[in-house]
Amino acid sequence: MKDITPQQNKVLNCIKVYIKETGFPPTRSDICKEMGFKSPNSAETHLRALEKKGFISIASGASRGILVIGEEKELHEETIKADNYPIIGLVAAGSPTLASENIEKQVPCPSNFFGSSFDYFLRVKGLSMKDAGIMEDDLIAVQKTHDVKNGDIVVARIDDEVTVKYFTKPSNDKIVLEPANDDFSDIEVDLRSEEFFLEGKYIGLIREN
Amino acid sequence: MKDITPQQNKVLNCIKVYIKETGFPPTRSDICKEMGFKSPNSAETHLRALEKKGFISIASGASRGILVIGEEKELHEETIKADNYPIIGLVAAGSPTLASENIEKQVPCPSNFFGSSFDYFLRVKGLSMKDAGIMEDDLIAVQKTHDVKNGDIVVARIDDEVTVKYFTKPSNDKIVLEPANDDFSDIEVDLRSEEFFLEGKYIGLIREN
DNA sequence: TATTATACTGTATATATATTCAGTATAATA
DNA sequence: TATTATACTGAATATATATACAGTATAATA
Repeated sequence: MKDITPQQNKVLNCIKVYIKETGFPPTRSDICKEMGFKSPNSAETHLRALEKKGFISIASGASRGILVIGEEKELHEETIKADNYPIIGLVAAGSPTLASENIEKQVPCPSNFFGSSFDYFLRVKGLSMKDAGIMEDDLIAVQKTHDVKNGDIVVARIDDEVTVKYFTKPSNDKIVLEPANDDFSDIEVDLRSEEFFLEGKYIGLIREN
Repeated sequence: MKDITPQQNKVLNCIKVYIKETGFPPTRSDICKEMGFKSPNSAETHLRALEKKGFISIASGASRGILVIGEEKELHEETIKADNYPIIGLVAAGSPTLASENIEKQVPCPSNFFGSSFDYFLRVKGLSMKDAGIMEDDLIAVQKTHDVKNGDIVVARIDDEVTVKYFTKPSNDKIVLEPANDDFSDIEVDLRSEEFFLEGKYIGLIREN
């Protein structure tokens, strides 16, 4: 790719802007309007120069047949698809997990960042999962699901309290939530008498500092 | 946005494909070729229907003046700028950290993901920083810098061995690297006699499962 | 010094393209 | 039942557009 002249760069930029604004490439005439040229041939010669230098390709005969080459890929940067995921902060007792009052902020993150898909980040309170490497203020990626296996780390709600623990279901009407910290004790839930809601499954973790 | 008919959907899709492949929208005639129509008016009526239903807008008079509305932005999805960061896996003795032999793979990640900028991910070996919540196989984001303070977690190289530890510099010619695990001992480096290289500073952490 | 690249104006034209008009036919809706 | 939407063919046309040709001028290169 040879050197571009300042004027050619202006034309190239004007093409990019035109495409961004309208969704399709400009005609020679459009370029003249944007650049202030009075002859369509001014645009034509610039286009041919840009084609020769490899910045664009021109589809012969086609109107607006300008294709900008290597668009956007400066160095190693690229654009990727990302979703905005909410960070659930302090989970107030009684309020639904994803209610807007609980959303600390939204962060963009590639949706396949942790292999499995996930639905939100939960900011961890306390050190009950310390030995699993989950520390206070960590963000854990949570997938909303009820499909959990023994040994999975889950986000569960018991009596309006949200907690992160290892999951085991030793019998049909009993669930045990085990912490990863000797200072805490197991939580045993009797499904016949206690309210239990499985918010989701731990998928991955981010620590910001 | 009203319901789209199967045939209109085909036409819309054919427009999207055409744009993706050529970089500019199709003419009525192009659509006919793609769809097998024998009259340009077949394309025209479909375009007008799609416009009426809000799927596209048509620039009057302009050739190829088709703009696909709401392209790609399903729900809350957006495209963001991201860099590809290398994951440094097994760091072979004697080889420079960022040599290609050590790069496990490249992963896209927003460059401001951890607040501070960083340069690569290092896959953690061993459990010497367990109590700091850094577990085996975690990815730590590392910023290449020599500007570290006492108490920072750093990536250092001593005699061709790479290690992650708490950093303290009690005197001018002495550095102490402290693990976060009682099973490991402090590493004391005498700068007068031992080789010490500071690879960088711990910025953040990602755990993939 | 001749040549080539850059940077334009101005005119001309073949053709690429949007767009209208005239039909045919089917299915859904009022 | 009349109307509207869908789904086409076929022909006609104004104009949008690419593109060639004829010039002018300056700066860089061989």
